[in-house]
Amino acid sequence: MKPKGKATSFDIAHFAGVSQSTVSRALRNSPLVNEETRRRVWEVAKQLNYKVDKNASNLRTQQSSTLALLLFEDPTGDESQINPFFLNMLGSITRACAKQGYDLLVSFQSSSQDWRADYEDSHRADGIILLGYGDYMDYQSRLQQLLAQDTKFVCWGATVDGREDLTVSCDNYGGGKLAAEHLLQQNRSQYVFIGDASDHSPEFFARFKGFRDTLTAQGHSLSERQIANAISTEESGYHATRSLLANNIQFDALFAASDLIAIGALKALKEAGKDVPGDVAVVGFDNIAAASFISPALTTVQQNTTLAGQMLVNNLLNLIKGEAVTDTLLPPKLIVRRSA
Amino acid sequence: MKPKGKATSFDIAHFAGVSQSTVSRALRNSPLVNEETRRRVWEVAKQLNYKVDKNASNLRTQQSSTLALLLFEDPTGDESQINPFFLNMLGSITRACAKQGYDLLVSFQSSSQDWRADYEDSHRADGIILLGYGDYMDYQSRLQQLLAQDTKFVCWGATVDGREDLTVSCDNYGGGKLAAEHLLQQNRSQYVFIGDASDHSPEFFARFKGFRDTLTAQGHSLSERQIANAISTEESGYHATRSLLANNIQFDALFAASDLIAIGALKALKEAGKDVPGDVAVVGFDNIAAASFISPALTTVQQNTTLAGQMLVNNLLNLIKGEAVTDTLLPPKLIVRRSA
DNA sequence: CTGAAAGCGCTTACAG
DNA sequence: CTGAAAGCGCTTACAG
Repeated sequence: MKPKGKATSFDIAHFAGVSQSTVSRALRNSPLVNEETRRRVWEVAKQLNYKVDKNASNLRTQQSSTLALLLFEDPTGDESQINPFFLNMLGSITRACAKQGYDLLVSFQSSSQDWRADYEDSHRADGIILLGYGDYMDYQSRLQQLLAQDTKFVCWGATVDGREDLTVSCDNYGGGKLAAEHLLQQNRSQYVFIGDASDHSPEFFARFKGFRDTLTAQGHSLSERQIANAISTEESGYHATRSLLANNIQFDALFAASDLIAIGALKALKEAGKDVPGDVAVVGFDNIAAASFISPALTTVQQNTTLAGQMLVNNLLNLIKGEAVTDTLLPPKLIVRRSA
Repeated sequence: MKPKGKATSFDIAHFAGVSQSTVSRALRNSPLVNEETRRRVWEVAKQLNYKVDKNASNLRTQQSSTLALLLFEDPTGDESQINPFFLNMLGSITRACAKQGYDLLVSFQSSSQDWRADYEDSHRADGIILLGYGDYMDYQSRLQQLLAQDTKFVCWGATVDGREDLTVSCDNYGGGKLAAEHLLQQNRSQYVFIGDASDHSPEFFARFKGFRDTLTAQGHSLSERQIANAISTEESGYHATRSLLANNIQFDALFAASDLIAIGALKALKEAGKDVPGDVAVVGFDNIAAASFISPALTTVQQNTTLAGQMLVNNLLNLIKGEAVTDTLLPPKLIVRRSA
């Protein structure tokens, strides 16, 4: 018994001696079908290595059991360098999807070029997860459009006032606070921040604010000159730190908006002959794998990617089901290692 | 003009004043349709934000324009730690797919538990890419089954004799040779290899053979005692190196089958008070991001992931089209840094 | 160049 | 508990 090509439910029906409707019901374990019939159908299906045609069933049921992940890359461009933090997120999102019986379509967006948010329109996915740093201002309008089209989606990152989208994010403000408190405990006196302290990167901005507010509450100020701009790459962190040094800014405590930035800073400090943590204490953010490899091992604020991935897919699924969902804030955690 | 729910080709037809067949043709830019008609149809489609329903068109054409990626994880289990090398591959595969107009379904396989190779059976994907280390012996039989079912798939990794599947891999033997030659040039005299030198990990084995053959050709032997087993994790590399040290094996040159292993080795050597590269020269394999961050920066054999991703999807696509395809071997490249 | 019609393989009311 | 039938939204021979 071998039909040519892939077996269909009609083939199963034929060999099991029942109607095609019954095959469909049996395979979906409908309580309507007789136990014995069900067994026979499954038996035949297995022998023919039958699998339900997802295109047909999706078309019929008007849903896809698939989620799409749009990953925004840093605008750096280097093809093969993806921020390890997002790669981790990707791993946990995939797993969370699998656990819920959903498949995951993945797409990388190189900046604003090729906006691929039509997965839902074309019925390929029931909803979309947006992930990435990048300049929020840039794709703000795209989000508005998704909202207008009633596309189901959830964003990783910062909640932005006046935006109606659903977000899951780390408590970045609280994370900045954790970093400041740790540094304060060591009686450091001159602080610097490296990252983007503007609303182009709401996440970095929140980390900055938590850091600054905590410092000022303890009587430490943070002037313009003690803030160096950097995007989330090692290189950018390296250059920002060098310019701080070149400008003769004095500091014994450095908070980087991401681990990649911190790693670049470590390199610049080493080159300048500064001892870490002796001369300068350094704290990063993310807890990527490299943070524990580097020397000195990096003290950093960890984001729980496993939980983040789960919340992202669970919230999206609830949104799709029409249930009430609210923004989620995940607690950060300080990981103390050698650098501070 | 706003149909309730998502617009279908019938809605477009209605507003454009043509038949639904013409809409379908126009949207696919069939040369059969009049230029003016085509324009009008596109115009209406755009206004209604119409997107072809992929489930319907896939069902009709019997193909999905989707590829599936199965990522095998190392058997270590820690949820959030995925080998950065594969994550890079994932990035380049995604991009290669996008370039060809294909979507990518991603799935992680935690060891042999949940074998998810039915993407093609269920018409979700036209073909499958298999990626990962892991024990080849374990899923050998699965591959046979895929072959038997005539599933279209391509594997990353080593060609194994007697297997008929299509593979794309790095020239691991050549890479091992590169490592040996570099170490030989520095007149090192006592060599060790850390990794799995058995056919459970064909890739590691090939690296090992290239390394050993080159050494023996120059009169250096590599005895059993100079080979330490390790899977591809930092921890495993750390412990393997410690046991070498504990067993009083003398060596001034170490070749690790992967960067993760090498990073673990570096840690163990540092703890033992050995200077790298002074006392021991270390060479890794992969060139993951951490290799350049770590101190001393790691000399390693790079695999071209961008090219690898492209070859993987191109070969698979050709296989699907029924064209002749052969196994592909990618050239490795030695990246010299501080550690050797 | 265009339209009417068949059919891809399912799921699910509807009738028994 | 089971079957006959409609229909999801397309693509593409077939006829004009």
